[in-house]
Amino acid sequence: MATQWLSPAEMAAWRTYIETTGDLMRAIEKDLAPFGLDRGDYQLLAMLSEAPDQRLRMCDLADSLRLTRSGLTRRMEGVLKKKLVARVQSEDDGRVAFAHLTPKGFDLLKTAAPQHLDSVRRLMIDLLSPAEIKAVASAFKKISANLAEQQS
Amino acid sequence: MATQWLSPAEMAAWRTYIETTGDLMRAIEKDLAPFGLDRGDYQLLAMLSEAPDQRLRMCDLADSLRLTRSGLTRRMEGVLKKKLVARVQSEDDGRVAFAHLTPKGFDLLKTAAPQHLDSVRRLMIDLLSPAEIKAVASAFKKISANLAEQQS
DNA sequence: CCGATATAGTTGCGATAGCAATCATTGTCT
DNA sequence: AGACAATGATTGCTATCGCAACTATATCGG
Repeated sequence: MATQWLSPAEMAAWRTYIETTGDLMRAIEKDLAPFGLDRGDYQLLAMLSEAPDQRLRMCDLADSLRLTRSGLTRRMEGVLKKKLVARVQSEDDGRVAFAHLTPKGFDLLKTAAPQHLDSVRRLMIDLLSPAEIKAVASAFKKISANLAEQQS
Repeated sequence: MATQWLSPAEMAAWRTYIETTGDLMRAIEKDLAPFGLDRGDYQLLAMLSEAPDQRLRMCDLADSLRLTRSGLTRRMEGVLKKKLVARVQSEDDGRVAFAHLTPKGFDLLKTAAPQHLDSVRRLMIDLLSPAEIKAVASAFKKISANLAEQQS
């Protein structure tokens, strides 16, 4: 098997990337904990806050959060219990349920978001040069585009 | 609250990075599945294969895999059952157990590694320019160094 | 209009992994 | 030497999430 090995530079990029990502996620999650949110909850709220009418169909929300339908059903249990999100049945289509951001959820997000963005700055963005930021963005955009095309 | 917002370029880097990383990990995991391994198993075997005598103390292995001790105990159950790794009690220190790569584990790793590296190439490395690779490596090295220093 | 199919969502089950508690062993301090 | 702390590893419990199976609604072809 004539496999291409990875050069030292390539290996360094790969290893540092995967090893650091887990640590970074954990650190960011820790900063969100004081608000009673984990990363999944935050992303769910953020996604809804940007949607028209601050609501999304369950399946669209699942896709954008990279969750399966069942995964989202379970994650919703938490934010529903905390009254951050409400479940609204569609009148047009009996199968469809919407997740709708409540005022309470919106307020919490408004409180948490600046802190969260500050974490992102402090732990990542502010450490990087503009060139590095641009390179990271373009690199992952390429990776993402490739993945999207693969599975079609 | 005079929070620094993220510029569009910064936001793009952050969003693309977190959104893509999950997809990329899933894709790589899928390529590993034919060998009966998941990403955690592979990393465990890879870590052992690089260790002197192909063995490591449980706690050192846990640290390098970014697992808690209990997490590693559970993960070991799988590879122990498959006889890819053996548990060896230390004679010097009664508290210590070593995880030791078996010949069978080493063989499997030798088979899986080229495929895995090929996945990494195909899904990430080969899509990037040398400059992007260098930037990704240096960016995550900075992030990692910062995290390490924070928690001390 | 009706059967077949597709779509939306939930539920049972299993796997992973963290936290806190626990136990055993080793090291330290007096 | 003996009490106490530190270290290494495991276990009970809990939470998350994917897969497959299931229910309910909608849509399409005849």
